[in-house]
Amino acid sequence: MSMDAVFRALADPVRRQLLDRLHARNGQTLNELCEGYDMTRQAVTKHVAILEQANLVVTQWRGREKLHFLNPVPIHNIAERWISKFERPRLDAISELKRKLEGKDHG
Amino acid sequence: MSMDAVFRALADPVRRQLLDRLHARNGQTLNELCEGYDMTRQAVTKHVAILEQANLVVTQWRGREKLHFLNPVPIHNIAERWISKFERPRLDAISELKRKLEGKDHG
DNA sequence: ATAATATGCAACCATTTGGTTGCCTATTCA
DNA sequence: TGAATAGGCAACCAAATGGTTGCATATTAT
Repeated sequence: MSMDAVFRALADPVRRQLLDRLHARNGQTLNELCEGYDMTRQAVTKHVAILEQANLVVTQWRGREKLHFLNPVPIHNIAERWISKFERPRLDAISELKRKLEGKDHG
Repeated sequence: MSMDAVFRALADPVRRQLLDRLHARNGQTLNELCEGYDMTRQAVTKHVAILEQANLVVTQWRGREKLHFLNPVPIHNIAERWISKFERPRLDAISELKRKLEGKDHG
């Protein structure tokens, strides 16, 4: 479960939107996921593959259809293991800048 | 404040580590940020520029030195506006899969 | 004044990325 | 059985990315 694969997967707006759409309605087929994009099915397949590699999407075959399911666990992981660290900053950037400027002015 | 710029900035491990290092010690110079990388200063400059464009890093000149400060606000924003949506999933992916499989098995 | 330091800027390069087209396979429908 | 549907796979392509080298500029130290 590489955090790097997850961040890279989330870097593209199309892929984030695919996750949005699965969040809105889980278990969609590839063709359903293709709807509304000005892009070939093959291009969407590539995006989905990157999401699968990051374990953000899990698939299940039903006959000739491939169903796609959102897996929110990797998102939860990066939120917990990386993003949360910056949620309570040790020092606010603006006040830090002020401190530095004051140090320059008055020091 | 484009969410896309932030996600793209976070996609690279070097840039995430730069944020880590600023989180550990704020206000470092470019040369300090270069330490420990097998990469030219100019390459690090490019990474920093991408972080600046995403407003994740704010800079301040002190003489010939450029000081870098972490700005956690964009991280907070994507956490709040995008990531949090997936933190309480409507349906757990595994149970969803089970439901689908049961539907298939039991008719 | 001169040298060293800290950084910027531009051109260039290889690899990755995001897309395409073309064709093949498997399942379902008539 | 044959056609339509859902999808996979590979080759190819342009643009973006992540890096380099070379040189210029401004500040600081001797």
